[in-house]
Amino acid sequence: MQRFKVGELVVDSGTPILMEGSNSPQLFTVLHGMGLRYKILSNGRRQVVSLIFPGDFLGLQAGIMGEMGHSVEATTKMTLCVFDRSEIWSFFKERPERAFALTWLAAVDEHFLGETLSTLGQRSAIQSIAWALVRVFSRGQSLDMVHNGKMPFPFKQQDIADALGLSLVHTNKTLGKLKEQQLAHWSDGTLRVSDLETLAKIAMVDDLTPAKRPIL
Amino acid sequence: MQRFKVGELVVDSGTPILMEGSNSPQLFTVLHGMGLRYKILSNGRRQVVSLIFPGDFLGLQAGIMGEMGHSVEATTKMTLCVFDRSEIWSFFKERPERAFALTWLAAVDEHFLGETLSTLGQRSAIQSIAWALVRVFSRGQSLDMVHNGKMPFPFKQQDIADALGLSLVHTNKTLGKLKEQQLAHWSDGTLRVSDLETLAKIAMVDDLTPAKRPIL
DNA sequence: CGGATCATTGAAGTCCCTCAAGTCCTGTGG
DNA sequence: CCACAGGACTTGAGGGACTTCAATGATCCG
Repeated sequence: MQRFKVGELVVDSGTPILMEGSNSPQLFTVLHGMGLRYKILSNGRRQVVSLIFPGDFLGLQAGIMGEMGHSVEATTKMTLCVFDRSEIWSFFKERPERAFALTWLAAVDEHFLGETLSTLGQRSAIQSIAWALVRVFSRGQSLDMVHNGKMPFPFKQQDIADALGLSLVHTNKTLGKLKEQQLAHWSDGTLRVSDLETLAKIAMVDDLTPAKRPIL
Repeated sequence: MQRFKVGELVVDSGTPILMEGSNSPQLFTVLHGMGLRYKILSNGRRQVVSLIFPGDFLGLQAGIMGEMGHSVEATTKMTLCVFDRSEIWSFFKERPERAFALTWLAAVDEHFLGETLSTLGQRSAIQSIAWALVRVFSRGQSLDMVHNGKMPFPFKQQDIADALGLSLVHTNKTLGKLKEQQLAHWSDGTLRVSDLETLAKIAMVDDLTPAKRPIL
């Protein structure tokens, strides 16, 4: 991969990285930090498409289709590994195993988007929030970010509300219920899950084994 | 592509084609007919992930990740072009331009899933249904299925309800409103859109040009 | 200390859901 | 030929999950 690597980029929290509709000349993989993918509708409402963790690949749509379908923003300080979009094609020609890994990543993303879709369409508010926390915590575990049952979770309640299609108020009250029941505490940027089993049951998640992801 | 083609498959309406969690040895592209991608949650509710039109590729997740994230079912009689899953790898090694097209398809799917997510999360019922009809009609136009403002649309109201996370009853009443306003009529398996502009405005869709899709 | 941002809580309203019938159509069997 | 059953669509009524509006704390920072 070193051959295609252009350099590293460090951005502050709040920095826009990719814009919906743009054709970025650069693609990224996340080395450190967290972020958000989101879309803004013409009525001003925001849909958070996914949370971004280390290891995620950013800009596939621009790289392949020539146009991003969503925007990407840094939630914390992030460091990114930068690639040149124009190299993508030589990628496919000369490094088929890497091209395959790229497609794998796309397939994994698609898989999770399907899960998210099911959440927005079919789960109640408490089920949705439980699902989101289970998802985040599982991902955190596989990234070794969990220590003593806690992991960093630097998002705002508004972010989760926008991710789940709920209002901020209702998101807050529903988080309160999970806290009351001693299932999950989230405050000051850290998430503590006390009873992952029960949380997963509420969330209607049956498979807690994290999905395999290729490394670029 | 002929080299990789195993054969053609014709299935009746209602036939399951791929099952969630399975690792199908076969992949398909749709030559004729329509179908559904869907997931079933443990509480029995169904989320329709997308409608399937001719030209769609089925089984990418099984081909790449080894496991389908959703099921696929035929809504009409369908004829499918069948490929061997084990050929995917040689695909990447020997036909990089085809591998690229495959990844392109994955990226397009991901793009549309993001749109769908925004619909479930941020649009009201009438906006959602208008959005779905605009999407279907646009796709129909680019596939030359539209004649005299009409196109075949062989789904049930329950399918659309499950796709948008709405109840059947409310879906029915909302479709009624669009009919009242002379914007779209859907009955007996055919969809007639009288005023695509206005429908798109309700749906908050600003770009009516259909997305480019590669052909496999 | 004033301003900004985020979290929290109360109250009122509404969009959408569930429950429940009823219609229309098609196919099937007596 | 008619009775009946099943499936999809339609319509009405009532209730509830979630939204919006509004106000208050809490924390941080120039």
